[in-house]
Amino acid sequence: MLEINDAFNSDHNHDHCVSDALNHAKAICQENGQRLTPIRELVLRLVWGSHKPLGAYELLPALAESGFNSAPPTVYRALDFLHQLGLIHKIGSLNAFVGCSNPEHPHPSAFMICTECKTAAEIETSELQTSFNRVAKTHGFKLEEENIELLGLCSDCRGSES
Amino acid sequence: MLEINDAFNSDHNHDHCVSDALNHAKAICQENGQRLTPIRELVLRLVWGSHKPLGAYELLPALAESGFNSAPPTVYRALDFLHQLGLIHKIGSLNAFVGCSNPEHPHPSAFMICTECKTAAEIETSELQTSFNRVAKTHGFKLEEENIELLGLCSDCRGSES
DNA sequence: AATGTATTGTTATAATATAACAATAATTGA
DNA sequence: TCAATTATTGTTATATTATAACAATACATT
Repeated sequence: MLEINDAFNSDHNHDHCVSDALNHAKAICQENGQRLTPIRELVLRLVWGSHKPLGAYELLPALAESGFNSAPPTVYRALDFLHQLGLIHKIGSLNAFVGCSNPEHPHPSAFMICTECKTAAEIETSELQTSFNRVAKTHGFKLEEENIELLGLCSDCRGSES
Repeated sequence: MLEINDAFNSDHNHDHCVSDALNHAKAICQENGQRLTPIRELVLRLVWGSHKPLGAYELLPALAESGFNSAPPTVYRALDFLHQLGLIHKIGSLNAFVGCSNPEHPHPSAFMICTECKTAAEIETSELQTSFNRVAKTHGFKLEEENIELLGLCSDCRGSES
């Protein structure tokens, strides 16, 4: 079975994505006795500004607009914090971060990333997990983390292919 | 069905890996009318020095030892060249490169990477491909490239876990 | 309020990667 | 062969991504 968030559907109500993400974040911080400080919340909002993975240095000007004249370490700390709580994911091949669409329980993530419009859609696939687990088990490998990135063209961008 | 190279088996004859890789490289360059220049060959040898992914800047001192006093662009060019011919893979989450164990035909790659001993073992899994292709097809996604990285502990390093 | 802890500020620098142009080597065609 | 072309490498500078180290501030607990 396979689920996908609606990142590739440009008609989706994105405000809903953001408010969902914030509610999750607050709940998860509460559970873990962590503080969602103003900077952390803002970074989360900014990362959730779209479904396009955002680099740390793209966040700095946006933070500045909101009055936070932060330097790189501050951004990286906020990103690390959110990452550790499973609220965002890092896309290794892009050095960029994107919101996690279902952070209620920690989970391995997989993404389809459109090289044209840059949108990253998270796929939740227990089917893939089964395969990965079997592969790992076969080789006595203790699986701890996964970076699964499928790159290509989303259906919208295929349509406008030259 | 599943194949794996013997990167995790420390008893394997590694000279054989290297000579195989070089033979493949020569054949593939020939086929494509490309030149395996001294620097490119040396970079390939160095990347194949082990099954541990190597960063571009780790190659520079090794190149220097062989008399090539190269700067970063030269290394990156050689790496790009080898990558485009499918002779090496880039591990996105590590910013590092590792030899491709079966470059005869271009193929998506997947790796199990031991976070302890740093060894990366390539897995060739048509089973996973089937899953990825199905996922992509379901969403009208045109799959062009994959970064599949499974991180954890190999069986050797599990043994010596604290 | 006094203390300890967590968070953010600040400066400097490390690590990774590429742009732009010059120099050289290889290849091709007359 | 030799000039013209193309491919490769050299070289310098700089862009991009990320972290170390320590100071200052805010928060939490007593």
